[in-house]
Amino acid sequence: MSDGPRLPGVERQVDEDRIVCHVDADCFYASCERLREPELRGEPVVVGMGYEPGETVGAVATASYEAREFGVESAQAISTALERLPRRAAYEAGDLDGATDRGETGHYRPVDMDYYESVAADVREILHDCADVVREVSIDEAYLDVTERTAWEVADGFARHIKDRIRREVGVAVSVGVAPTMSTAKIASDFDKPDGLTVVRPDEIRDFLAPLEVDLLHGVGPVTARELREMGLETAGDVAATDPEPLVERFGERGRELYDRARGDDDRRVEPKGDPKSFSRESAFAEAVAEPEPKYDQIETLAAAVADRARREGALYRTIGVKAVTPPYDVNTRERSLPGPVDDPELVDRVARDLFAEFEREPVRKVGVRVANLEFAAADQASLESWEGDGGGPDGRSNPESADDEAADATDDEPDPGTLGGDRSSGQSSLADFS
DNA sequence: TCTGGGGTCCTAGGACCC
DNA sequence: TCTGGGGTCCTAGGACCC
Repeated sequence: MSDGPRLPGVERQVDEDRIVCHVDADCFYASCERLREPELRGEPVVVGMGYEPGETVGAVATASYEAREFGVESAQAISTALERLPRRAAYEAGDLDGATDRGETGHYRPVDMDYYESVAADVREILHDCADVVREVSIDEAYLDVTERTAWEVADGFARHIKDRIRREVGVAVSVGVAPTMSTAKIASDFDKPDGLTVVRPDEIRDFLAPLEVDLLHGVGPVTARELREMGLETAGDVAATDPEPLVERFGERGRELYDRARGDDDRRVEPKGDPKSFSRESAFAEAVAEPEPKYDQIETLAAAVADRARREGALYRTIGVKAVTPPYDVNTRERSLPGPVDDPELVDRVARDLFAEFEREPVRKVGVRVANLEFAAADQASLESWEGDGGGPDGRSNPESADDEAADATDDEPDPGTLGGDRSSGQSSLADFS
């Protein structure tokens, strides 16, 4: 594809072809539990929250493939999951006596993020070793630009190498998809799960995508899938072959994107993830609460947690928001922007309470607190210092220009001298805390 | 499937400015 | 005065992802 004569100075489209690798750990939390508890191998494992004594709400975070055979699914209510995998889970939680037949049942483990983070860090190290650019999407998923590390003829072996290293050095299984674009690589890694390896070469994209159901496209959820089907579009091939205009009319910019992705067109480059845009904490009540006190108590706890998180991350915030979920499941959000960025836990609490007042007498199932409009100027300085200490920094900023621009903007905008905006010093003080 | 928690991006209307 | 257009910010909600 890349041969043939070329005019000097003329960039051709094919020169832009990248080799993108999407690496996705299989039921990651369950794999981690098996790592430290090998007896769980081959057994149905459910990792979740809300099954601990005294708790009644919760959901499945990850189910092993063995557990999925019983009908347990990710995001399922923990109660439903336990109906399907009841006995051993109940037994291990102490709800049943020893007479329970342990033979055909599953294991429940509560989420232990700290441990999963440590395993993920080991995986990340290998990924960064295998690629020039890595974008970490979540704890168990990343895109790699491996254009300079391999070639299409040997992409298979390269992907195999990544899988083997992770398996050997960390001990968890991953699925890998290789394709010329991020969106197709993502679908490819999903194609052959678990422990999968799928390579889609540039000339195979359209044929690979065509038979896939629309909801396999990234960004198509239940709502969009239903609407697409109403439009007579069942597969990616249908979308690729249709007139894009009605899609754009119905879905706006997303419609255009959908059309492009269904055709394998996606010119996004793999880039490291930037700073976070928001921090939030939320928590559900066992049942809807009408009295004000328990809700304000939760707000206070969540506000403190969010403010603490922001401070630990070296972030200033300019927007504070709350969430109130009322029956049956109406999500209400309220937010307020301040004149300038702050690091002020007391203010988060005050503003959150104030925003929540309108729901204080309403039945509420879930409350949340959020800060957004983040600025990381102080954090950048702090991490500069921490880099001196430990040699290899976390990832380095690959985009110093835009980061600098933002920092410049932040300082150019004279913060309001009033109570809200004049708090930059506390951001500075956290710099001292970091070093 | 009657629904946990932490995120991202997009849209649409209104305010406000020039 | 009843009328234009463009741009940006703010807020609320919605869809989606892991």
